Amino acid sequence: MLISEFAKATGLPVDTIRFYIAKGLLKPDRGLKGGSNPFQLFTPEEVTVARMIRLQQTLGYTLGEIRALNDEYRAGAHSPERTLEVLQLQIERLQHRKAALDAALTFLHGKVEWIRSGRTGPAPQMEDDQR
Amino acid sequence: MLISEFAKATGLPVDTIRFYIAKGLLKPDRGLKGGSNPFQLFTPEEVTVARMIRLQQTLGYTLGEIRALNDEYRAGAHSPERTLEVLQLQIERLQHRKAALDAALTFLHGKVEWIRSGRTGPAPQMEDDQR
DNA sequence: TATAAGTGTGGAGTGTACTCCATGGTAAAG
DNA sequence: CTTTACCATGGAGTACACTCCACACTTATA
Repeated sequence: MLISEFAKATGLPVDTIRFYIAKGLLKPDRGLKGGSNPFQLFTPEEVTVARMIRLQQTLGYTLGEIRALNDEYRAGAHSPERTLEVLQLQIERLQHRKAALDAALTFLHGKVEWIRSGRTGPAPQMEDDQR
Repeated sequence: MLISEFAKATGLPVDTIRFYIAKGLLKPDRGLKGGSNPFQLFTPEEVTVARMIRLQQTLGYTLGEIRALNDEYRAGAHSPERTLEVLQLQIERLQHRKAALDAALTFLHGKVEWIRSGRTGPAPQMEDDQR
């Protein structure tokens, strides 16, 4: 698909997509159309890659870190062991993130309870999650 | 406590704390010491506020949005209803975030399974979470 | 009382992630 | 063949969140 269709599929602005390509996060093929500056062609797999990038961003990774991770992932694409390792790493980070989120939810629920019960006792504190 | 102790308690650099104060995210009192530029004094409650700020940041909020939320929270500090409303809002956003995280985890686990079973069938795709 | 350490203020500089624009080439529709 | 839409490239500009001074003043220490 062409860049505008890719933009629709991912919800990303065309400029952002080009920015990601410049940063090495996406590597579309070049088609036959476009003459001297051939048009870039995107696969449906790259749509998933793009969504993964957005997710990783929400996890606090910089585009540089995401690129490194994804490059490593691609490099080991033919080694199931390595691929699984990278996936496992991602999963662990997500779970760590989820734990922090749960801690925050516990804190907020605790605070709600504390207020409902007339603010008796000390206000709930939040633990340091030293991300 | 003084700013350097607050820095230790929160793990934030002194410069960042001052930056947050300038942005209106933290509002320490002024003590008697310090002459013309009185020293700022922080309470243990503000340590929790600072941790909450960091958490909100990891959820993708800008400092401006965090400030707005916290200001509203403080504004309704004497109205339990409003306070509970704001807390409820925070809780909902966190839960929404958690749902997106769970979707990503499902995707990753699915991918692990897909690889383990010899990449039979189509590769798992990730849904759009339109955050 | 000298001196080191801590504090406040103002402003400049940095890295990240876009976002916008001008220019020029290519493609599809009528 | 012209008009309209789409594409690529390069570079400038922007918003955000710090981060790093320089300077002046205050406090604690020897």
